[in-house]
Amino acid sequence: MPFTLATWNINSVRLREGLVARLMSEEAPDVLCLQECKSPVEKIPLEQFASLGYGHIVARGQKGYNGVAILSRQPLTEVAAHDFAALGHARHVAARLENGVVIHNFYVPAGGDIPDREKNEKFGQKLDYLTQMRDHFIAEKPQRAILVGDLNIAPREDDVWNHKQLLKIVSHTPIEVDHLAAVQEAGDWVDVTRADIPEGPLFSWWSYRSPDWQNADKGRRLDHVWATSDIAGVAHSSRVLRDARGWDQPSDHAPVFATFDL
DNA sequence: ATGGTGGTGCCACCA
Repeated sequence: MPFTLATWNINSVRLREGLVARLMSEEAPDVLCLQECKSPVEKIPLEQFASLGYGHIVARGQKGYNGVAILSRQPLTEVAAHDFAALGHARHVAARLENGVVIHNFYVPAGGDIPDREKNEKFGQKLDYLTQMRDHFIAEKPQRAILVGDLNIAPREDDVWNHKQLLKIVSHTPIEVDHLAAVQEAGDWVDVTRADIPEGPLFSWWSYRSPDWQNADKGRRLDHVWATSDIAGVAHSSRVLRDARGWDQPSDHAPVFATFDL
């Protein structure tokens, strides 16, 4: 049975409950992974989502910051929720579908403004978070697994609007790209979005500070869909729902989709 | 420069 998955940094699930409902109604992914819910789990509007067919959830939350949730039309079993780098943040949760596929939902730390761990503690925490992700996937080799989320790194030249101009900007620095590549290698993860759409600019985030974001198009691809190599071959129909960035009171991220014939 | 949250009433912190 094919299933479609979407990942979306929602930037407050309570403020944007209506946008989540719209995505559920209009696009109807089987599984919807959210990041930056900015809400304790008990305050997520679950009844509204259940009424739209998303009766299953696993989540980690905290007041005001971070927060990740997996909403599903089919049953889920929570299998993990790691606090990499011991930040005390709700940045990861993982669940298993009935077909055995495990879905990891991540919100990787943004890392602050200065790409130097001596001058900016947050940048060090981001690198440490990625290192511990790598070590985890070395210790526990994932199989039949999908990893999605806001990884806060745009790894490729065509994942940003201007490669040269962003080389010293957090999210596109070589050291972050190297750390992300190490995570990918450790888990034998395939970048499903880029396997599907190999060439050309592809963005999932446009700053709120960018006026005329649509025409200026100064975006970055921060949101990712990966799969282990044993199932990556059955993925297809990847896309970014750019329209959602233009909805009323939008998130600064657009949802990213993929379908798996499993 | 824009926007969300939370604790107080505009400001700090985060992205």
